[in-house]
Amino acid sequence: MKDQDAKTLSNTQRAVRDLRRMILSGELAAGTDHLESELAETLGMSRTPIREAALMLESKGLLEMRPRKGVRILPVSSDDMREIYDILTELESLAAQRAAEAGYSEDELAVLAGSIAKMDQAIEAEDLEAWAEADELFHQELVRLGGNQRVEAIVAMMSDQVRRARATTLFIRPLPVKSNEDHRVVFQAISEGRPDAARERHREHRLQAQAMLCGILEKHRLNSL
Amino acid sequence: MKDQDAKTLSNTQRAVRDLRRMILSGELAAGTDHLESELAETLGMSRTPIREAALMLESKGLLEMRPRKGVRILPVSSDDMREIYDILTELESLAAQRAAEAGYSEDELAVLAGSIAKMDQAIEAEDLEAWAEADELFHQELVRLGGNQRVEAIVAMMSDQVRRARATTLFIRPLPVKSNEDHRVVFQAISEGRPDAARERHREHRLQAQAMLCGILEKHRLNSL
DNA sequence: GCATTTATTTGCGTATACATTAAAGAATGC
DNA sequence: GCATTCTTTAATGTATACGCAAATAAATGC
Repeated sequence: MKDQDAKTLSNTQRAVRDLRRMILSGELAAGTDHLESELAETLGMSRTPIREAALMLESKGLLEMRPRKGVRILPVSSDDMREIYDILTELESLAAQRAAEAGYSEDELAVLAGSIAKMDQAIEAEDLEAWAEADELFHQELVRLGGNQRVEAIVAMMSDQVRRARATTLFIRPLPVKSNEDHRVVFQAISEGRPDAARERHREHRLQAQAMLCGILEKHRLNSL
Repeated sequence: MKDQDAKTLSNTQRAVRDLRRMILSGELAAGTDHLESELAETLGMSRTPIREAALMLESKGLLEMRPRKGVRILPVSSDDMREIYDILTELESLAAQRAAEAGYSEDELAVLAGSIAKMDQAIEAEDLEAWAEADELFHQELVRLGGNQRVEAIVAMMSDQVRRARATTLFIRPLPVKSNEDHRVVFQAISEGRPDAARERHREHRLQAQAMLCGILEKHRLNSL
């Protein structure tokens, strides 16, 4: 909505949103430098909100501010992806466990179930973009159900970085059929209230995903996305 | 050093450091509000670097910027501590596992061993402050040995918040004798290269620490530190 | 020609000014 | 006396100005 855009959001918030979008879409490519004044002109505002936005994105790990060199969009190496997946594995597994402990009703698990259904449809239609979107929803919702807001925040942060790598690997990787089975198993464990199973199944799922993704990255020498 | 202070550090960096120090020391008490202009005057600089510093500390979870209400120093509830400890448990256990896998030499483990020795001495002397400091060193070094920089960053962030709670509970809790035994066991597992043991022992250690700390907080109705 | 020093440019860090707008206080009507 | 509207205050969000230091270009000496 343009209302939200101009009225309720401050320029700083707009800058955060727009810069993030431009980074994730690749419009601001990894490894490139951009002067504060350029960005300011591009987004039609002064340097002040740009600097504030950049500061926030810096602490989220998306860019780096280097005096006189401009704002540098951080590349994500395959080593970075290893680090990130290690963290996602631990924190999402915890979330899965907690979600199972919470004993959610069928209604409360509707979004999670829905995301699995969407993934199935996407595979059926071989629509990888749709699959990736639904997969992201699954993980996001899983973490939400885990009930730890800090975990949610951290995972969201890491997901921003994963997204770029995923965009590149999506069409190289095998069709994520196995992945869907994993999700279903995790879902089962959660809805039946089996914390340990939920935790362990999700953990295995993530470890496999990591091995697959990092394997591809290294094989194709994709060392900075 | 005053040299570093005025020369090499920017005002923004000074503000980050000083505000953080003031928050952790309690000089800026949890739950209190402070106008940007007040803080600016206190630290002898203009609002600009204060705002930038506040933005960074906000993303680290130490404070919150609320329009027209000023900067609010975030209190840490016992629920917050639960969340934080859940994360620390997972990420530190991972670090312990990885450290054990890495097969570090005795030299490389010297700092870790040293921190344990310091804790023993501190208990001997019943110097709780010294114990807390050494304990923090142990956990910090453990995470460093884990070799995941993002884990390091997250744990450091969380530790900032734990520190405040610890300051209050330090003199209520039982003498941390058990805690020292735990550390030694974890250290053994790491130096002998037993990843699974390192992971599990550390995990148990953290779970107990969490139960103890949150128990105290709730018992004493310390709901915002 | 190359190295070294000196100008010059330029981007950043920070102070400051100002418009905006939420909140607090005063005033008015009932 | 209470609610409502108007006024005033004051804190923020943002633009702008400017000094300083770093990087680049120019100039000088060899």
